[in-house]
Amino acid sequence: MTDEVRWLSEDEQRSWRAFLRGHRMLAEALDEALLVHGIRLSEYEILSMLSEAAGGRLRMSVLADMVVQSRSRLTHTATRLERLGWVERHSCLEDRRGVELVLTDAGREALENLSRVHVTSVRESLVDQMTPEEFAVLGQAMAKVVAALGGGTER
Amino acid sequence: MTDEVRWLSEDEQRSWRAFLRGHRMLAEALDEALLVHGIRLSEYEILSMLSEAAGGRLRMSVLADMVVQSRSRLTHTATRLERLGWVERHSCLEDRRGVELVLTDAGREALENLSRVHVTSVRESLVDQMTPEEFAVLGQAMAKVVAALGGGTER
DNA sequence: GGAATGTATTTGAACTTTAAACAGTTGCCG
DNA sequence: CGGCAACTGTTTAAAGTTCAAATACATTCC
Repeated sequence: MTDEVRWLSEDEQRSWRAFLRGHRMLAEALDEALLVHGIRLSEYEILSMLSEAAGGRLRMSVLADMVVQSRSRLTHTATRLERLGWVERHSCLEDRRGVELVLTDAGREALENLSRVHVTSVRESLVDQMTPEEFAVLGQAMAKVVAALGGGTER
Repeated sequence: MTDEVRWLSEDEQRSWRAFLRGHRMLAEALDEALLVHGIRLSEYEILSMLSEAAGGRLRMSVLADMVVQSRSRLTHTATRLERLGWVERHSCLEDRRGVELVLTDAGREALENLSRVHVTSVRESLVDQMTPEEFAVLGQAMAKVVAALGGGTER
């Protein structure tokens, strides 16, 4: 009753480790690039999602799902961004339980600069380190992971 | 002086997002699987590296580099693992600044079970979601990232 | 209509991570 | 030797994250 485990082959192990290690280093690099400008990747993502949403606004829970953060975490982070003046909370009129987070003009302006910094580091650290084909495969493979782990709006 | 940014193409953007999102979800899934057993991935990695090292022991700074964690973080985490009785600190005789972290018998035993749990979830959530070819490309691509970001012992 | 149940967000305490400062050690160079 | 720069690991305090409970509104079903 104790066995049945399918261990990883040598190659699989090597790939898995590279993935883990690579992601950690990448996350570090991306955070560092943004941190100079007073923000970190997880916060940047929030602003970025808001900027692409209609009206620059999204409901807390929808946003939480998009960036794969717990609702509680988003609450705290939103408070921080609010203090920076980049975001505002508006309670929904339709569903009065809900709260919408809205990107302010200042937030949009900040984002414009941040996105330059961010894209540049994503390129340098990730995209430009591999062939376009490799990057495409990587994206396609990870999309499968997303789908498998409940890519929808579940949590 | 403000332009010069090479934005991501539609496809690149899609891949990048899948990567981010996929990794987050994966990390969540892996943590969850281990958390049932009272530990998280970042701690598991430490035990795992120790178990593979000669004598089940490694110096703090070497280990910190291997798992891509700050020294400070490792210090705290090691204290936690020490309290669980899975690890012990021994100061090096050669270099008296140094400290070696040693896997205890209890730690090795715990690891045996944990590794089953872990491998199973890595397979389910990642490896088995894609073709072997895709996984190989992913590993190879991420290895390049590691190399680019200073795969050595730098930090 | 109102009790029971469900959903959305917040709160606050416990815990983890980060950043900066510290204390001991080593090693080199004059 | 003497001192200074560089290194290792720990400490501390602040910042961020998690977890569980609280709050507030919505919905359902008698």
